Amino acid sequence: MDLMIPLKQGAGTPLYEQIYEYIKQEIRTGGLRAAVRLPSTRQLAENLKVSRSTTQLAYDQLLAEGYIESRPCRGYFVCEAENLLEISPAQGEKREEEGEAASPKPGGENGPWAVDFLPRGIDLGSFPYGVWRKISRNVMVDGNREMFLSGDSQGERSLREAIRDYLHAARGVSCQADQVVVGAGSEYLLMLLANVLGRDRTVAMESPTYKQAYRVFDGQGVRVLPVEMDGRGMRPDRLEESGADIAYVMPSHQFPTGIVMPVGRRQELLQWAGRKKGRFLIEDDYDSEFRYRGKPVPSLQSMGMADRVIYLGTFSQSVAPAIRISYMVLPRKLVALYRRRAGFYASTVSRIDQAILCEFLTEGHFERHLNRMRAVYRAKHDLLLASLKALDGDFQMSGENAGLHILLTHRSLGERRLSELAAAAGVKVYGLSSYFIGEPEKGEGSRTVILGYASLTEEEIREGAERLTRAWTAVSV
Amino acid sequence: MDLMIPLKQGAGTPLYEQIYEYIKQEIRTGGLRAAVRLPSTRQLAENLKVSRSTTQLAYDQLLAEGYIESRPCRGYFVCEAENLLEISPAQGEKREEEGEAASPKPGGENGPWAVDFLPRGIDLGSFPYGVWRKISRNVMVDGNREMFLSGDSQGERSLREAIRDYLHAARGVSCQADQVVVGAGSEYLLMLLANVLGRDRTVAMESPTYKQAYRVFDGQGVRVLPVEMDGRGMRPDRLEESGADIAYVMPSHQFPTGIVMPVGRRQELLQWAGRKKGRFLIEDDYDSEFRYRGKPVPSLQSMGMADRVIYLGTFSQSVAPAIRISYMVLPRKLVALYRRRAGFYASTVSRIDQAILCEFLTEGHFERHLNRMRAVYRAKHDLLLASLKALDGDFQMSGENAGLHILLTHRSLGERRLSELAAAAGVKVYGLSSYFIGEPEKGEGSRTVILGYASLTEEEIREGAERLTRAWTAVSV
DNA sequence: GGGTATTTGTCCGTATGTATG
DNA sequence: TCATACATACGGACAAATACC
Repeated sequence: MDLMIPLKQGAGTPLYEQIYEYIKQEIRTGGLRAAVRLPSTRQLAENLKVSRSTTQLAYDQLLAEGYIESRPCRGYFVCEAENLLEISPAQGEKREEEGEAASPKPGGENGPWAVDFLPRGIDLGSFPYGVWRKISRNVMVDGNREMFLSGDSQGERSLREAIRDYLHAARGVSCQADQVVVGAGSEYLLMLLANVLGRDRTVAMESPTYKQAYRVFDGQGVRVLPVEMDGRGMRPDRLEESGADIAYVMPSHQFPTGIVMPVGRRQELLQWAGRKKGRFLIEDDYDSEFRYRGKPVPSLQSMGMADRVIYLGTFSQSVAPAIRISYMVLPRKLVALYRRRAGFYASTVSRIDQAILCEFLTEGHFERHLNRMRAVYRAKHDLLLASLKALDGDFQMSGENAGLHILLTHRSLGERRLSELAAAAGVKVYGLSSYFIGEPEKGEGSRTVILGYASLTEEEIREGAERLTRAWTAVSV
Repeated sequence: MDLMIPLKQGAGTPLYEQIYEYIKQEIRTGGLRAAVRLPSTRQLAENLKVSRSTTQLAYDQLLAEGYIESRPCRGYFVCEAENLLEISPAQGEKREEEGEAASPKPGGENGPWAVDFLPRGIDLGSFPYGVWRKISRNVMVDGNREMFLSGDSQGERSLREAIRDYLHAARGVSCQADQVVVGAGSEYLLMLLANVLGRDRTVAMESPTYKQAYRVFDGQGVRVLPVEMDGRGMRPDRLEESGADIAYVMPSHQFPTGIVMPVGRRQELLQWAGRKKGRFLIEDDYDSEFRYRGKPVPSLQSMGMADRVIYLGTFSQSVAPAIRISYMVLPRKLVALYRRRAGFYASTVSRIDQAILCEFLTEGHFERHLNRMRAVYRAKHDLLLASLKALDGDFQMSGENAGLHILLTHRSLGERRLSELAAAAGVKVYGLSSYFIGEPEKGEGSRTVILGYASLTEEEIREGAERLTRAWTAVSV
C-alpha cells in the first residue's frame, strides 16, 4: 500500500486532518474498497515523514466515523461503506490567522564604552523574530526535504524573482531574475565580480569610501584608484583622467559622507561609462532603504544605460547582519560571462536561508519591517540631531537626510582630538580618516567624526549626545 | 548472555536510550566483541523488566548506526566496528534529548534517466530533519537575539572548537580553534586561500581531480599544473620537477580515482613540502568520513609537519549540501597572514546556521548521523558491487573500499562508448575524462566510468546495475 | 527423521506523557 | 484550557528459523 498524500505544513489545516480527509475521500470515491487493509500507522508515518501519532489521529477519526475498523495486531481495514451518508458541509471554511508579534527590545552591552556610536550598526530590537522563526519552521517541514539538497548556484529562482520584484518596486531597477546573483555578503559578490570582469582592471573608488570593498578589490589583485569627490560625488573629469575602467560608487547615499549624488552627476557618470567599451559602474545601494526626507532617489541602474551598471544590494543592513544574504544585478551582457567564469561556484547561501528570506519578502514581511525600521531609525536620527543642537556653532553636520549615521565636522579640532575628548567622556566616535584610501585627507575630512546611531537605544543616544556636548564644548570655548 | 544494565526510570534519559548507550559502550570498549550474539529483545526485556518495544527501540538505534546487525529469526549480532566514529569531548558529557528516527527513503526524480549514477550525490533519506528543526528552533529563541547580529569573521568560536574536537577525535588533526576558518563552501575557502597565499603561486594538482578546485584556482589567477599520479597518488619526483610550490591533494580518498595514499607516499610529500620555504600541501579530506573496510587512514596533517599542511573539510557531504558550511585548518604561521590578508572578510555563513551546526556537533547528533550514514552507504555500496558481479570479467573495479562511488574500467571499450551503451539503457554513468586537467588521459582513464550511488535507493541501484549488465555484456561478447 | 513447540525478528494497534502555541 | 504533534512505552500476532522429541 502506498498512499501518496500531499501534505502542507502550516496551511491552516492540521496534518492529521489532511490525512483523514484524503483517506475519507478515497474510501468514498471507491479508490479504497471495502476490506482493503490500510498502511499501518508506522508505515504511513514514515512515508509521509510525520509522527506516528499524527497518522494515528487520522485513523482514530476515521475509526470513530466508521470508515475503517481496527483489528489489533493486524491493521486497519476499510469498512463496508454502503450506508455512509454523504454529509457535505456547506462550505465551512475556517482558520486563517496570521500570527504576528514581537515588539522593540533593548540591545546589549557596549563593551568598555558608555555609548558607542558605531557606524553600520543595526537595531535588532524591532526585528520580527517570531515571524522569522515561524517561516523557518515552515520551510523546514518534511515536505521540503529538497531544501537540504544543493540548489541553484546563482541563488534560488524564487528568491531572485522576489528580489527583482522588490527592486523594481522600491528602486526602479529593471531586470530579470536571471540577472540577479545571490551570495553570502557583498564582499563575496565583489570577489565574484573580480572573477567575472577579470583582474586586469582598474577600479575607481570614492575616497572616503566603504573600506571593505576596497580591501576586497585589493585582495583580489585588482588595481584600485581613489578619485576625488566634490559635494556632488565622484568627479567625472577626474574619473576620466584616472584611466580606470570601472567605477565603484554609492550614489543614493555615499558611505561614509552621506552625499546624495544629484541626477546631473549621475548622468555624467553614465556617460563616462558609455564612452568606452568595457566600462562599468558598480552601484552599491547600501542602506538606500533608509531615507527620511525628500523624494526617493532613483537608482543609477534605473536611469537608462542599465547595461553599464552592476547594481549591488544587501539584506545585512535591512534585515539582519547574521543573515548574510546580498545580491547583485548584472547587465544582460555580463550574465553570460558570469555563467562562464563564475557560474560553477555553488551558491554560498544555504538554500534554507534563501527560502526563509524569500517567504519573508513575498509575504510582505520585509516591507512591513522596513516601514517599521524607517520609523525607528528616523526617531533616533531626529533625537540625535536634536540632542546635539548645542554643538551647532562649532560643528557642521552632514549626511542628515538619510542613512544610519551622521557626520560632524569641527571648525578647527582634528578627529584625533575629537575622538580623545569623546573617549575621555566614555563615548566612542569614529574618525573619518580610516575610510580614506590613498593619501589621507588634509582638509575637512581630517576634522570629521562619524556617529552611527542605529544600534543605540534612545536613552543611549540622549546620554551620548549629552556627554559629547559636554566634552566638546568645554574645549571649544 | 546476561546484560546487567542499570536502568533509572524517570531520570531524564529514556529507558531505551540508556540501554542503547550501555550496549554501545560495551561494543566500543570491547566488552562485547564482534559476532557475539546479543540477548533477544524478549529476554532482555524480561531481565530488565521493561517492555519489549523498549529493548526493540534500543536495538533499532544500534542497528541504524551500524553497531549491530539483525538476522531474522536468529538474533542480533555485534558488527565489525573498526571505524565507528567516537568523538569524545574532553570531559563534561551532558546529552539531553536524542530524538532520532527515520530510515532510508527513496529520493525524487532522476530527470530523463531511469537511473542516474551521479557522483558526489548524497542520501538525505536518513537526515535527522526533526533534530535539525528542533535545534534550529532552540537557536532562534528570544534569548538568543544576538544570533542575528554579525559574528566572528573566522566563524563562531564555539563552532570552531567543536570542529577542532571532531577533527582531533576522528582524523587525528591537531590544531587549536584559532587555526580553524569557517566558510560557505570549500570553493569559497579556496578563494580565501588564494588571497592568503598570494596569486603568484603555482599549484600542483592530481589529474583526474576535483574539477571545482581547479576552476577556483584558475579563476583566481593562480597557475595550476597537473602532476602525474601512479597507483599511490601524486608522484613526488614529478611534483619536484613541476616547480610548483603548493600541492593540492586528497590523500585519504582521492576524487575521483579513490586511490588511498599509502603512508610512505605521504611522507614523501611532506618532505617535499619541507624542503623549501613557502611550500604548502592542501589536504582536501573530502568524504574521509566514509570508509567501509580497513583501518582509518590518518590525515596528512596529523603526520607531523602540520605547519606545512592546510587541511580542508566540509559538511556539505556529511550533513547536507544546502548547509554549505566548510572549514579549513591553517598552519600556525599562516594564521597571522590570514588575519592580515583575509581577516576583514565577514564570515560568509549565517551565524544562526553556525549555531545550529555547532549544537548538532556537540550534542552528538553528528556522530550518530555519520554512523548511520556509514551503515546506509555501506549497504548501498555492497549492493552495487554484488549487483555488478556479472561484469567482473570485462571490467576492473576500483575505489571500492571507501567513498560514495566506484570506478569501472573496461578492458577495451572507451568511456564514450560505455556511456552511450548505458544511456541507451536509460542509465547515466559518468566518464572519467571530464575530471582530467591538462591533456586528457590515453590509457585506462579513457576506458573508465564512474558510478556514484549515494543518492540512489536500493531499488534504483539494483535496477541500474541490471540495466548496465545487460547493456555492457551484450556488446562485450 | 519428520513433526512440533519454542524462540526470534518483525510488524502491529494501543496508551500515556510532554512540548508548544 | 485545548488542539496539535511528537516521544516513549506496552504487549499481541505472525512467519521463519531452530531446537526438541
